[in-house]
Amino acid sequence: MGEIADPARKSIGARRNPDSAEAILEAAEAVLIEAGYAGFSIEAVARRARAGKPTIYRWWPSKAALLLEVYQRQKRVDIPDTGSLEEDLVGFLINLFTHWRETSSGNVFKSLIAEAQSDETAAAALAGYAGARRTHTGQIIERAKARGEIAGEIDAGVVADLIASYAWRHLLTNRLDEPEATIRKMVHYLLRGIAPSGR
Amino acid sequence: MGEIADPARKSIGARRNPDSAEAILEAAEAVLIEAGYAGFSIEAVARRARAGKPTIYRWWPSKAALLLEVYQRQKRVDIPDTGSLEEDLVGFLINLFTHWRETSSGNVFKSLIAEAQSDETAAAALAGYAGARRTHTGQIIERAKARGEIAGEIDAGVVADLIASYAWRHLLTNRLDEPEATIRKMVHYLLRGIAPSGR
DNA sequence: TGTCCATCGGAACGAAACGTTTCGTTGAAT
DNA sequence: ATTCAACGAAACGTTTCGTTCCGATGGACA
Repeated sequence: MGEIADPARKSIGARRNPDSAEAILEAAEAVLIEAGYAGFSIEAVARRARAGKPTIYRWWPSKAALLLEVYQRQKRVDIPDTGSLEEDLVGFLINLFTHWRETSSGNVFKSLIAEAQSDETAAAALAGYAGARRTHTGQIIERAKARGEIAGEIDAGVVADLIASYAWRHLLTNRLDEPEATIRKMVHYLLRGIAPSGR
Repeated sequence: MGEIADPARKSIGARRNPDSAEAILEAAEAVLIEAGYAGFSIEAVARRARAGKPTIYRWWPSKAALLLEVYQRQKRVDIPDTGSLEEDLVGFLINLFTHWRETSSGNVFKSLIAEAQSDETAAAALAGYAGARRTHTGQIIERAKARGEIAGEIDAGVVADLIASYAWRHLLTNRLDEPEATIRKMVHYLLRGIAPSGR
């Protein structure tokens, strides 16, 4: 199946990377959407982008690097600010689950987590990204602390870790369609505790 | 590198599977320990077990099936029963993290989760296993409910899900060495809530 | 204007693992 | 003694990997 050079192609042979990188990133996302992580290979991305494999390897040293950049290009999830910690947390999780479900972000992030279990560089990249993300979740918590909705001695990092854990597991076990009532239960338990007489 | 049949081998050619399955399962675990999930291939397991690939494929239809059986053979984690929900949960998580850290179980389970992201049968197997496991965590919660340590209307499933989420994320992000104080914080927040005046 | 030269897409490479098929051997069941 | 299922070994064709060539392209610089 020898491909003949397309005479109508945009720009080749320039000194730097023009925008073929864009085509590669878009192709990577498209492959992930259509074939999932199982079908995500460098070869498939190159075919889809009509790019050469060496071009991909020149810019992204590993599959993990490509996955990470695809994920970082995604639109961010809105962080609600309703004035109520419970509403903020429930809203954030619903926004996040919806975003993960309705865009390719969920598939991309799942793939990145899976890749991190067998690729050291992916694990490192994911750890760095998770740190930044936790700061975002931490915003909700810090705001609530400023409003006095959270006891002062609470460790925001632990709370953010718990919220992120809940989100990760639902992503990894394909339970992004959890009803709002269940999410609200979880948030409510975290806010008020599960022990009796918890106000 | 043609291997000559070992004249001292145990038993071949029987009507059913004798105990070569045992050798394969042990080899699979050894490969996972020594090479990790990245180096875990059917070929590597077959070499290590001095078994033929068809023998493996005859019994385990997929890599996921082999992983799952290796994990199910592992020793179970002790479920504490101290009479205190907080101590039970903290003890369970410490036992689980220690078990995951000091045996191959952690690596095996991580690999299974990763495999489930690209293999449908692995996802199904993992879902079934997670259901059974949640019942175990649920034991702690149900006992506490019987003692009156938990309000009657609390959804034990949601609580168990949250605990499991925390464990999964720490496994997947290589944070099984979390200090007991941090784990205790998390459990305490869940029991008493993070809102002020939570008794 | 003309010569570099980095980058491009494409083709091919060897290595590895995939899942399958074939083969001769083994030993329990009949 | 014969049958027969499972065995280990070897080879198959396929796929993906990451790398190395190649001719073509077009901006940079003299």
